[in-house]
Amino acid sequence: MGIQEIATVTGLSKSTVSRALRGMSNVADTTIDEVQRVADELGYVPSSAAAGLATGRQRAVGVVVPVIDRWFYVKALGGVDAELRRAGYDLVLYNLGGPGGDRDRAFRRSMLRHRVDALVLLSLVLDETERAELELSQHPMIVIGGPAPGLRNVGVDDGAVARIAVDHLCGLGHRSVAYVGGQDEAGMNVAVPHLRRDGFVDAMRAAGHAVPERWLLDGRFSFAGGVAAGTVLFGGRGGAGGGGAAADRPTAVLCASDEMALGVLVAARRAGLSVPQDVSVIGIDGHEYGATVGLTTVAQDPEAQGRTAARAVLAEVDGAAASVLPAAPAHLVVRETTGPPPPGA
Amino acid sequence: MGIQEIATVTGLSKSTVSRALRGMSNVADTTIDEVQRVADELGYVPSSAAAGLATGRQRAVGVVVPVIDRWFYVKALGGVDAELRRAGYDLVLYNLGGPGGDRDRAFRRSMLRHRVDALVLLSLVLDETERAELELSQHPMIVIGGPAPGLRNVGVDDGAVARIAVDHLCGLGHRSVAYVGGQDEAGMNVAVPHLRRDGFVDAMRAAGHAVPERWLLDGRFSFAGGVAAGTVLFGGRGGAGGGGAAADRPTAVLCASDEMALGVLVAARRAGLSVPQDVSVIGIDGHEYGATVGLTTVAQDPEAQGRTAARAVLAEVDGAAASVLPAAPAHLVVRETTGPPPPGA
DNA sequence: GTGAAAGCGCTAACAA
DNA sequence: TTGTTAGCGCTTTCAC
Repeated sequence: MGIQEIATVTGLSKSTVSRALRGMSNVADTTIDEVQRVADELGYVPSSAAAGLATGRQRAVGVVVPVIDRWFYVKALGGVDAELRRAGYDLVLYNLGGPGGDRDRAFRRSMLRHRVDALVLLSLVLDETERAELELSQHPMIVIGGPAPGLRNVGVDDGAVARIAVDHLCGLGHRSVAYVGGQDEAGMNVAVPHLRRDGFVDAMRAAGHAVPERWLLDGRFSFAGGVAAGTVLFGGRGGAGGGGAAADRPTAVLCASDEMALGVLVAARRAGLSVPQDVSVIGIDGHEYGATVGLTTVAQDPEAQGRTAARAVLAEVDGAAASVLPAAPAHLVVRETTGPPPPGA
Repeated sequence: MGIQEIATVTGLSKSTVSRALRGMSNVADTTIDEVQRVADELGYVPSSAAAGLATGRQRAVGVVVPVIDRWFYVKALGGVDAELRRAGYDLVLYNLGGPGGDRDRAFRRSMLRHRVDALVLLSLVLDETERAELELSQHPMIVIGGPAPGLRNVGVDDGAVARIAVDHLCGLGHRSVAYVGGQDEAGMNVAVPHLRRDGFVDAMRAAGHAVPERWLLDGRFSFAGGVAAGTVLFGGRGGAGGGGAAADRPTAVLCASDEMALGVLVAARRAGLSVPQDVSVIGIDGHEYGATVGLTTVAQDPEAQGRTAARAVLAEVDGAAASVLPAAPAHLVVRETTGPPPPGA
């Protein structure tokens, strides 16, 4: 069931069949039809391995993720996939499997095996060796998420994103705001948490508000981490007055991800606090869950970023020069978890 | 930078180099070392396309998902991936892209192109043509999730799962329980919702409790859908007494997924109801979010199911016979959202 | 323990 | 418009 069978059945040569199958211009229409018909009858299925060997193009791109089960990665992956599908490319997924994963083997054993024509790295921090190996592989490459030294990237301006959130909060009158961020141990680009944190601190300072060290919390970029951070901030299950002395409580909390913000919301409720009457909460991302619980957020569109990235590497595969991409858009979505600070504060 | 270069540099033949690289037994240890050294120096990277062509094995398996951004699929995908990585296989992802996706093209154009040695289908319903084409492709195949006619599958016993939940509720004294399920328009196997629903209705009937039609709600297997269903059940934002006449309210709600249960919880809170004092809520899945908000659930382990499925097809690729797999385990996790019905009910 | 040669299924000059 | 001839980079008999 190769191209040869079709050739013998139709009495044509392999080359003509090959051309016909790909609908190339210089083949008689009648021939194309005939070949198609026979191919269908025989249930012919082309072999991408053979085609790849012959052309040097695999018509596949690799997507490397630190872990899969994170909102951002899933969404971005979806975007990359959509664009690849449009272009008729396959997507091979390289999951580093978190800190426990055997990155090294993954790198050499798979990604570099010429199985793909290009690589999309999801918010990855590479070490020297990895960078060198990838560099050497000559693949078009791009990263989605935080900036990576020496690589093209698509993503939001994380500092600006934090600033947007701070401006919204300060515009409402807040002066005491806490920040829940922290490093995602699962392998998120280390740059992103820092950029957002710095953006927050700088914007607060610019607004004339100091941020005490104890209000910079670690939420590990997860829902559970958000609950934990919120509990530290507000105290545990409290009575009517809410946990902790109100005086030592921020009037607002900026979370570096919506998942953490959702967690902080739960902690606030458990502590008996009303949102936004007692405390305002704002996240970053644009997670669907946030929409239904009324979470104010600075939304970005990871799916669009994925599409952009895919389009960029695909263009590069086709010989286009690697141009620098503009920052991805992010915008404030005001919902119900932010409001003016309580009168007394 | 092929195998040939190494051959000329070492003065060996291509065949010996090939054997050495794969650590085959009948090669001198010194030769293996030498070849390895030179290969490293040259930065040699094998071509899986060429190896695949020669052997007929691609060392890759395809995973077909209806959509990616669903908890179950992401988790299962992670499990499949982990196992493949262990075995040194690559994973190529075929995303059908929901109802809008061009399934047909995806099928012929990609999955059948001999790029993979086996296929793992995530909770997919195939039509006749698709089944026939896949059948014809001779690939080992398995589905994760609901049963699919004529295909091996791994997954929980959905009827039993519903029964476990009902037993828990009835054991607590509930007699009026509602069900939130419905079809996931995004392409979940149609069988699963039905099996769970039937399991629920049957178990309730067996316990001697009728289930009024209006308490069988559609939550579309999503968080937002859960909120909507819960709102129908409990009414909108209510005063102290909660929405709707207490008499016309179920004392418990079984949700066919944790995501929907989370939504129902939000709706209950909005309606001013206390959980589990006014109403009990139980989900199905074992979603992480549920753990941190204290959701009682019947937990399954999609990641383990993914691993099992991967192991099964890999074995089949290696010539093992396709044995039937036992149902995946699921167990009740009692947390804080279920309790006895309110005294008056 | 190693080498020579054939070929996996396709594409790509170059001719005709 | 079609056919011929070489490979793409590897694996694999079969000899030695």
